[in-house]
Amino acid sequence: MNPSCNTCEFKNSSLFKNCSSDELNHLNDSKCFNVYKKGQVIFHEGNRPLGLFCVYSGKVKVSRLGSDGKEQVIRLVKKGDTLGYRSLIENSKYSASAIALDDTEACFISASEFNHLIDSNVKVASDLMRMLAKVLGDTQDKLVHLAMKPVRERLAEALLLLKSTYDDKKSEHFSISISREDLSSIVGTAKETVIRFLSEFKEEGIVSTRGSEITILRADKLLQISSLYD
Amino acid sequence: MNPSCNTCEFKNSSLFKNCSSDELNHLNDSKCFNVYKKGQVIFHEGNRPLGLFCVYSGKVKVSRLGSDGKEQVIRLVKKGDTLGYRSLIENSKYSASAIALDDTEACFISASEFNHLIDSNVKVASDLMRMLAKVLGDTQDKLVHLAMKPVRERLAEALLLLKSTYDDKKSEHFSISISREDLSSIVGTAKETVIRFLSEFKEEGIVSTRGSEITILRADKLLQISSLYD
DNA sequence: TAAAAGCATTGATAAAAATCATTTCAGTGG
DNA sequence: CCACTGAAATGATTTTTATCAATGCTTTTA
Repeated sequence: MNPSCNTCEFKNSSLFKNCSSDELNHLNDSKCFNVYKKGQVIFHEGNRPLGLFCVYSGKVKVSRLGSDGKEQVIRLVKKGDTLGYRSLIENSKYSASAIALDDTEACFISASEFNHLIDSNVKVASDLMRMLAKVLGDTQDKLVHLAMKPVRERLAEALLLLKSTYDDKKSEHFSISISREDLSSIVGTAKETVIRFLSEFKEEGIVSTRGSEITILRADKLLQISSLYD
Repeated sequence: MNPSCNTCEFKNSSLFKNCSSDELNHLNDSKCFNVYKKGQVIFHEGNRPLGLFCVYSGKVKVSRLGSDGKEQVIRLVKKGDTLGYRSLIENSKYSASAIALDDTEACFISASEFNHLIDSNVKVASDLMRMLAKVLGDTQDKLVHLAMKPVRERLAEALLLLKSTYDDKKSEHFSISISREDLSSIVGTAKETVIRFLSEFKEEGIVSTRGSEITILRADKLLQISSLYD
């Protein structure tokens, strides 16, 4: 394993797409390849960031835990995505935790290496800025929808988010194995409430389930339900 | 009026605090001073941004309107703050509207001027990046609280936010004139629900009201209610 | 493969918040 | 100063969602 930055699958799509070959080599020498089992914590709320992660494979949730034990998922991360940059930029402790939703591989890049890179390559810095702006926009969307939409619509939206994030178009229908607990933390509601609306969707032939696996049969209907067009 | 950038009250605290005297002069020559009446729209959701705003006086809400007419406030902006940079960086349409909560003055800086500045002054660019990271963190906080806290706690938090944002410590107790509609759009709930909890707070001696003016008598109690310590 | 553990599902009930209707109050203009 | 208007406040009710409790799959493992 231990992929090289210069031949990495995400060389032309990651945050580092505008790095020179030299810069990539340097990155490659200093990076540290890590493997995480499903459920494993990649970084933990309250800790100091030592660098950032570049996800190579798998799925990650970034979430925060309330005092009452409830969890809220802030962001879903897929392969090719960068993880943990916000606290690094702000130079603050992690305000959320990153937990592998599946077996995950990620390269760790130290803070000093990263800071050096954004200081020396303006393009990387401005790509990073655009990424921040985009994630901020996404988060604002989430906030507004959470405040305005009922659970049914938010669930439809969450299923579409899972699909758009993790579908690699290998089969006709998108399937994902996700616990109802995790799904409810994405939607921002109780586990049972998610299950109930999921049952409705099943009756309407929009999704099917087998254990914790959910298959989306009618993405078009979900789009309609989510009112994402407005 | 028409304040000069070189003598501006916010010269050392704004996004432009690391500009040279020359850069400030240039900014000053190209900027455009604008006055907005209370309730006036500064920019509108869906429009293309032509530049950004640097608020000189007043109060501004950044909010989004749902299809059903409900509004959600995303951010509160005070004098010295920058406004409308996210869409500019992303080069996308405004995803929210900015509306004056009070009579407001703001300087408009054109996109080309701004882009030139962040290209030529690395410090401004990195300040901007840190600002983005901070606002992203704040928005994530909002999201998590909206998902996890009941209205009573969120109202307490919103009142504290108003105080921390707009209190210039000119009197013993902080007062603000805000419609219940606006307040409910900050909290993310219905107008009547806000009024009910506000009445509770009044009975408990935490706030007092006169018309639309709310006076915070016991910020300590609000902090306790909001559970912001955890 | 059987037992156990963990998770999904369903049901009943309670709590929280939204909505609708009405009354009261504060600011405005004649 | 008084009527008028719009917003605040309160009340009654409905809707939505959370919580608690019980049952049934499925997956793990002994």
